[in-house]
Order: sequence, then C-alpha cells, then structure tokens
Amino acid sequence: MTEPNIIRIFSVDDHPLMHEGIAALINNQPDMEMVAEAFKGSDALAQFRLSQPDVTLMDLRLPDISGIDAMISILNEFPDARVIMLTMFEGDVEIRRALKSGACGYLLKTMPPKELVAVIRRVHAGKKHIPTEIAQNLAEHLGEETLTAREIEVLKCVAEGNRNRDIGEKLFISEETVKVHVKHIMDKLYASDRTQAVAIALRRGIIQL
Amino acid sequence: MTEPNIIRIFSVDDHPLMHEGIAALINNQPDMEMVAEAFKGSDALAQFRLSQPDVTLMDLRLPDISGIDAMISILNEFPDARVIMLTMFEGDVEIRRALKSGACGYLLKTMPPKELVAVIRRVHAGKKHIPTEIAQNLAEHLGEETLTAREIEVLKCVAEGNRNRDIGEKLFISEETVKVHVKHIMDKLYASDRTQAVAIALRRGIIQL
DNA sequence: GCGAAAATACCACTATTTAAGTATTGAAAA
DNA sequence: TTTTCAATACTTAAATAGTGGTATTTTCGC
Repeated sequence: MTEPNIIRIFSVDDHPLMHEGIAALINNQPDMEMVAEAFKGSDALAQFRLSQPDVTLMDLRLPDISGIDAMISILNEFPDARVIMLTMFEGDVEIRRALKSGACGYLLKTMPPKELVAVIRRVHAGKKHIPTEIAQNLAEHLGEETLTAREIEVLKCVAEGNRNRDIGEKLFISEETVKVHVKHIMDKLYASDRTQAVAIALRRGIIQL
Repeated sequence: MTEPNIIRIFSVDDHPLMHEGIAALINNQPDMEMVAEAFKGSDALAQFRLSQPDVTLMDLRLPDISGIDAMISILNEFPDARVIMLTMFEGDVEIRRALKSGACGYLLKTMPPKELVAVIRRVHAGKKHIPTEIAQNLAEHLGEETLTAREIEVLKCVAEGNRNRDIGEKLFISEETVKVHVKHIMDKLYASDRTQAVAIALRRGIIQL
C-alpha cells in the first residue's frame, strides 16, 4: 500500500499556516510523505494510531495539552515512535523535559527548511538531533539545580503578587517555610530578589503566565 | 506587466516554514500573488520599494527590529501602504501600538487560512480588520492608564532585580522618586507588589525579557 | 536499611519595600 | 494662558522581605 523507503510523517501543530508550510516542504521531498495532521494534543494519539507514521513533528505549545504530554501518551502506546519537537522558542526547562521524556529532536521553527528535512532523515535513521543553538542554551544551565515541585508552587504564588504570609495560608504551611522556599528559589535561579526570580523563571519556562 | 485585479502580497516573517505556508495559501488564490518576501525587518523597506505590493503581511517579532518599526519605516515612505500585522500572540500594548502606528489589521497565526485570505481582501478593499478575539482583549484594558516612558524604564530595572536605591543611581534620580514611580506602576497595573507588576507587564507586552 | 534531598517549622535580626502624605518644576495640551 | 501631567524630592511609619542559624520528618534511590 505504501511505497518502501518513503518516510511517513505526522504533524501536530495548532497553526494551520505552519501546517501548510510543513506539508508543502515535506511533499516536495521525493522520500517523504505527509500522512496525517492534528491540531490539538488530544487528537494526536488517535491520529497516530490510524496513520502509524515513521516520524512525528510535534509543536510544543498546543491549545489543549502540552506537546510533551501528547508525546508521552504516544510513546506509552508506541515506544518506538520517533518524535521531533518543533517550537518557536522555549526555556531550557521545556527542552530538558522534552528530551528526558523521549523526544528524538528539538527544532526551532526559525530554522531553514533544508535543516528540517535533514533532521527528519537523521531521526528516521535512528539518530537523535539537537541543534547547536539549543545545545548551547542547555549547556548554560547544565550544572544548575532544578526547582522542586514545591518550590515551583511557591514561585507561582509569588508571581501572582502574594505575600509570604498569604502563600503560607494557601499552601497550608507557615510563613517561615515559605521564606525558606523563596530563599532557595532565589539561590537556584541566581536572583537578587523575588521579583527577578519570577522574571527569570518566566524566561526559562519554569513557570508561565 | 501585472494582471489587473490581482492582489500583490509581500510577506515579512523570520520563519521560513511560515513563509512557505503563507505562500502556498496565497498562490492558491486566483486573485492573489506573492510578490516578495523578507526575513528581517531591516530588509522590509528595500523589498517593499522593489515590489510595491498591495498588501504587506508583517510578523510582529523579527530577529532584528520590531515589525512595528519596520512598518513605520515603510509607511513613512509609502503612506498608502496597507499592512496587516501577523503574530503568535502578544499583549494588548503591542496591538495598540501597531494599530496606532497605522496597521490595517492584526491577525493571530492560529487563525484558519480562509480567514487570512478574507482579511487580505477586506484590507485591500480599504477596510480595517481586528478579529473579535483581539478586540475583546483590547477592550479589557481600554480605560486603563498607560505607563509613561519613565515608568517603563523603572519597571525594567525592577524586573532585573534592582533595589530602588540602585535604580535611582542608574537613572540618576533619588530613591524616593523611584518609589513614587513604582507606586504609580503598581496602581496602574492593579498589582499588589512590584513582583506582580513585573509579571503583568510581561504578560501584556509592556516590557520584555 | 542508609544516606541524601526535600519539606517542614521556629527564632532573631536587618534590609527593603510600601503607604500616605506634601510640594516644586518644566513641558505639553486645551 | 491656564491647566494638566510627568518627574522630581522629602518625611514618617508600618509592613514585608531577606539572612543565617538549627532541627524534625518524610521520601527516594541505592
């Protein structure tokens, strides 16, 4: 039914125009074929089941669930699925999470089309691929400690303008404990105060608005 | 040289894939034609001069200068240019600035392709177009006061984690004056503290990281 | 089970921010 | 030209945040 040696591609993206662009590019390659499209994370698994693609291009930011979670649900059922994360730009935290969760590549949408098809071929051949641009960003924060789940919870409250006392009440812990968390957060993010901590966390994708 | 009644379109976007998508869409329309492309804001004016398009699609976020500034430089030389701002999503401040600077429309990249071509036709016919989605967002912040240039300067320093005293030294004003500015900023943004002020300003596009 | 890391709590102290006023100056707008 | 707005400066007092300790409990990986 399908020709041999044709790389079957599935694209998940909520931007119809980006879909068009990717499809035009893919279908111009003699060794590639676009076999399915999804616009929402919740449709991705079903579409994957139907089309059984060789390579999946997954947008990180989707209207319903995160592209990473959509990928995880696919990998859960199809452990051999090869997924390339395709995104505008996110902080190092998202990249790390995507790779740790099993992504075979992580590409910026600003890349030249040639590079995209090259990476698709590499990934299809069983390799992993991270562009130097992104690898550099990863390296910058390599030795740095990551925030714990509790610290992120606290940081979100801080970003909402809550006082330490109110954060304590919300999370059912004492104000003193909140202070300790905030101090650890500032230390880990190299922030001089809570305000800069929030700004840095937003830039790095640790929290979102 | 060019057929009559064909809408000549110029696209400025730093995403090659988006370019492809837009071009594919445009060239599929019987009454439209893609006549030029630019990937940087600094190239936009020169390309415009060469191609003299009917409608320009301008990405807000470009690698070098802002899409708004690129549009302004075009409108400066060609006051009748019709520019549609095309973007992922930005805060209300950017939208306001784009429209005030002379944009004929402001579209989200998440829109269906049909809508894009419809808006291009409307704009080409001399109308302005803002989708309800965006109009709503604009309305939300309608009566709210805008920050002065000085307040934005101060706010940027706040976001960088500076103390009021240090901000004063940086901007050559007294710490007391900084306090007044910060107070006004918080009042205008309905923030309970400087931290939330920064978070809100980032979301609304008043400052960027 | 052991050791490490995380979350919790308390104390005491200092630094900083925030509130709520008044007031002067220059520039822009009506 | 008057009026408004923005920026500037000051004071006082209270609230909040940040620092540096110690210590207990739980959870997780080895």
